[in-house]
Amino acid sequence: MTAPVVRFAPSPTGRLHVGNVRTALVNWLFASGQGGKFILRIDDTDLERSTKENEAILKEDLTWLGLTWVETFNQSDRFGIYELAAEKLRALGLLYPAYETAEELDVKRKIAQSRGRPPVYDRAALSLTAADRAKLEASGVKPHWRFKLSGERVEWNDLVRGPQSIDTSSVSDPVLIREDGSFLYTLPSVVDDIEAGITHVVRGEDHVTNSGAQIEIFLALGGKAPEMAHMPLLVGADGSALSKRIGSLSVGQLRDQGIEAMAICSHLAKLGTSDNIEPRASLAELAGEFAFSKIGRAPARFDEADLENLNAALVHALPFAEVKDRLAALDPRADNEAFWLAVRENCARVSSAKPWVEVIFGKAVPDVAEDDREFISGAGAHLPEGELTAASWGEWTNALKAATGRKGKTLFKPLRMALTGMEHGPEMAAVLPLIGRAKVLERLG
RNA sequence: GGUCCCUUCGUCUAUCGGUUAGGACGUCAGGUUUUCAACCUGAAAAGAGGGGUUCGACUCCCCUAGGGACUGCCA
Repeated sequence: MTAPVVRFAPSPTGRLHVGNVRTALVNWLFASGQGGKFILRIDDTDLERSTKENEAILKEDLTWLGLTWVETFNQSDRFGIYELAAEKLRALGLLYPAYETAEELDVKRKIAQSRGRPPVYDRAALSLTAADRAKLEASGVKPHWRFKLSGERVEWNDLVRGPQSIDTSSVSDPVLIREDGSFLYTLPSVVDDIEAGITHVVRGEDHVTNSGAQIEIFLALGGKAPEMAHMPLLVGADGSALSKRIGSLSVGQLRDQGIEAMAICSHLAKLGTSDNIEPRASLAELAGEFAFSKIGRAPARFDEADLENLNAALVHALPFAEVKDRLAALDPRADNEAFWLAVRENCARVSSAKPWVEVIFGKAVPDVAEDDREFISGAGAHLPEGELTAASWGEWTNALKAATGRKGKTLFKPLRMALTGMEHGPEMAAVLPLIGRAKVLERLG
């Protein structure tokens, strides 16, 4: 197989949410695993709703996730090229003007539905004569332009869903150009796919029906339809639809909550596939494991709680080098490998390390129960000589055990409380050297 | 309403007519750890319902129910 060329084509009309991310991720993993190319196409043909701010955030989010692209462009820069394609379709007799208003079309649809008929455009505009059109246009009515579907059954072999067919007679001729002359996404998408040499269109199954018309447009423009893969959509934890526009979780929100990029990618790459949902350290690993054949056909539930768990598991194993900068930003004293290794397994997210900085390096408030006062104040005398090491805790507690007869909880708990002011926390064996001899003695009073 | 897709433990799934229906996450229990976390071991936990076909059905067919997508001058 030649190296695939894929694209992720978001509209900058809002923030990237988990559904989008999954589509982007799958494209990226597929391309990466096959040594292919991942193109970022900004589908901003809808000038009303698209903004540069959203575009910038979108790129930031993708970059943060590691889903980098080798090429990017905006559809809004290419209207002239789409116009050429439209001309070609007109010349072929496949693009015709229609003059109904949105309201009229709406009424037509409702009537069709109430009669139990599919709400397919009746092609009334096709029977207009040149004189009719001239008259309409003279009275100031501007046409929108529809692509004339063949009415045949369009077939393709979907990489996820298997053999598919769309009966184009059951679908309305798609509007390609609005009344105001602007393009809907359909034609630009096909034009760009042809020009960029897209080999695989990988997207959500909400586009399945569109594929029928798009394949016909590919063919009409002299292109070859790419391979297609339509993935089932994600649904919420309760099984309800995770709308592509509302309510769904944005990357920004997850990021602010301390979810790691690789937690998001691991979870979304495995959810709904036959692979176990487990954290992976890199996109490369995920790419190596990716296969369309592993993707199921039923909608998968996206549960944020599962993501949190996966994130915690990932954080517990994060090497220091990967969190160094973030720890430093949390607190300069946290920029310390031994510290991270000591506390990471108590952290569900990297930022959870912060409170331990004060506990270990700062002014922890010793909390000593009345009954333990004497024991604690005498404990310092048994502290091993010299610099404290990982072995010191064991030596120290053994010495205390021998000297005081205390053992188990009554031995360890007061010490932990005195040294950290906390009942729970990381291994004392690792914490003790971090606190350091001077502070240990100080805290013991 | 129409078209298309889907339905196995709570969740993601394996099973390509014959299995004690397997794994992972989660849950619970035990172990370990001074404690929590982490870690180790173990347990509970599933074929939506109803009809067929077959010696035999989770697996094939039909119906019902439930879920999803589309049915836009959104993408």
